[in-house]
Amino acid sequence: MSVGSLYQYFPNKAAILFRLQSDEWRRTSELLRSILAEGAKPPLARLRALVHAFIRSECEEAAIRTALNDAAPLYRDAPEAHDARAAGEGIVAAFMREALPKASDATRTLAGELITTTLSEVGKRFSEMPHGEAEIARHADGLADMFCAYLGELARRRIHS
Amino acid sequence: MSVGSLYQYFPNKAAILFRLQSDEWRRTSELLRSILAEGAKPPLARLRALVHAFIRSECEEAAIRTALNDAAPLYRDAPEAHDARAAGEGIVAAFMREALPKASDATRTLAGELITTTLSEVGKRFSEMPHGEAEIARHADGLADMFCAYLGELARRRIHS
DNA sequence: CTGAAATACGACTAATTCGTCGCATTTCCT
DNA sequence: AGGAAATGCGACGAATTAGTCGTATTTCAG
Repeated sequence: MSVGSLYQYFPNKAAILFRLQSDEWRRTSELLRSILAEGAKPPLARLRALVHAFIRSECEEAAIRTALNDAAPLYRDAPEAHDARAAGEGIVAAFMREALPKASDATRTLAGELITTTLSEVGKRFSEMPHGEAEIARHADGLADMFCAYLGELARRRIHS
Repeated sequence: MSVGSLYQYFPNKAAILFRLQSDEWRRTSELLRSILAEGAKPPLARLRALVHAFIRSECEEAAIRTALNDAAPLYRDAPEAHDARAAGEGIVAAFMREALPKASDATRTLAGELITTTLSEVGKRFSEMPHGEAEIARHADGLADMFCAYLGELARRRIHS
């Protein structure tokens, strides 16, 4: 792919990189949806599966992921970037209703946001520094433990109070 | 401060930015130490205080924090950057021994790493997008809840098994 | 006070990066 | 096959950014 050809389809560098990032986000959304929507398994098992899948995918494409993260300042303020996030949030919200059926909306929203941002931000860090297969699994398990403990706590808190 | 003067003390731009980042890290370490070492309060209360203080400080200096984060690629591979991290880990390790006295070393290390990276990565995100005072507090509380639930779970797991 | 050493300065150049433009190659229709 | 439209190309110029260097200012010892 040559410079000239690229600029035939995109107005500038930011647009090129944003497009790549967009594609990544879309693929990630698919992953989220496909794992969280497996109705059969209990919610926390699905969440655990999700964490593993997400972290693994971040690590597999570490190079491109890191490059895109480094380029983030270029399109941080673009409105499209904001819209793209919203899509992912919808999926998580649906999952949260299942995982915390008795919690208030506010609680669910907060928990959803925290888990989402934690996962995505910590994921970035994983793509930045290379890890072995085993270490990835350990950390993913740890993260999943943390999320599950949190959701468990929230569920209990509602019931007991 | 002029360009020429700056380059009298630093070999290049990366060194300048890394120095600024270093100073931030040092200040953050102080914060960590001062809060986690308050022996009087129970561990989880200190952790909660820490989360609030950290998130708040990230948000207060949002502009410089964001700029430094954007510059991170410049010194990501520098060995000094790696060393700087190690300092913070020591403090956390000491705290973890207190919070999870009966856990194995491996468990403590993993939990410590997870909490540290979660806090710092999620903190970055907070500095990137401006928030109101109230929202900051809500999210910090949520994060602290998550950490406490996790540590509680780990403590329980050890005892019951 | 004097002059030498140290530090501050910012216009300038070197280096890098972004994006353009004219020509080359492919596609596809008659 | 002929040729017109679409797409591919990468050397080049424009724009930006990093770093230098000669001069100006400050510091300080004698």
